[in-house]
Amino acid sequence: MRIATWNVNSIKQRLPRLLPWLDERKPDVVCLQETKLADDKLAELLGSELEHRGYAVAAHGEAAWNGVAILSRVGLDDVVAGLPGGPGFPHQEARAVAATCAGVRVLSVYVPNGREPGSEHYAYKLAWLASLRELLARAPEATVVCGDVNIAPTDQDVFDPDAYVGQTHVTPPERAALGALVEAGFHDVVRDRWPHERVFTYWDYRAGMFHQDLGMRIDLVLASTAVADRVRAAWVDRQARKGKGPSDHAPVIVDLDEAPDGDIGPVVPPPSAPAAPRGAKKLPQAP
DNA sequence: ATGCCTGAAGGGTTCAGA
Repeated sequence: MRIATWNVNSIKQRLPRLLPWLDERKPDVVCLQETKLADDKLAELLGSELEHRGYAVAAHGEAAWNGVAILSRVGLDDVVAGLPGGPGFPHQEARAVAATCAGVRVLSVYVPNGREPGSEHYAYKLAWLASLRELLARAPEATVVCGDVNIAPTDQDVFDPDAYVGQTHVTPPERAALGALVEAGFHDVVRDRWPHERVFTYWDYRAGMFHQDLGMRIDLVLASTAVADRVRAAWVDRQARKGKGPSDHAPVIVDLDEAPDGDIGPVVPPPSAPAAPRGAKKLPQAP
């Protein structure tokens, strides 16, 4: 199963890139962020385009800002829009949607930006992450959180850490809030696969930042152990950031092995197989 | 010039993004 996540920065503007990308990469499940479109308008805009490609849609959007969605061609059940009981600003924004796809609980999230450390927007960001943490504590064993977390997990995930001192996305409280998700048993599968590589998912539109590869890694796939153990490939689709009319974010693509079949009993590794650290079991796979 | 692009709303400019 191929799962992808992409902050498209307006699904309306990105349609000429999104549809060919679906046809080329053929993801089974796609988590979208910053759709910037109300649900009825989204259905009107691309409902038939998705339907004829076999995708069901769980959209949770609003006009102008935010907006998330899950596209799936492997089932889309138990859809929940928003973070139940989560914080608002002051009203709840369209920043999360969840669905079960082929036995995996999938969340598409767009974490608040935070704007300025110490601001009310920043407090909202931290509260939102705490609410997500609470939700994940009750999540099914096979769960994956995909999306724009608006946090660079470490200085390795920023082109120049000095350029971001004192700014959002890198502050200790934000990183601690993200770390709490990891402590809850969720694995950053791209970093696990590429532990020492320069990997970014976002590049500012301005000043040729993408051309110079001056970016940040803020779009993550966080997989529960049951899902992380199935990861066969995890990479950033930089091609989608190139050319005419791109989003400022690139998609992240993760391929999973089939789920273990409970009917054939527990899967036991051969006695000769040493226990390898996660991410070291296979060679990295480039697109 | 921490607003060098881009998008949206609403109006002929402003706000937001990270």
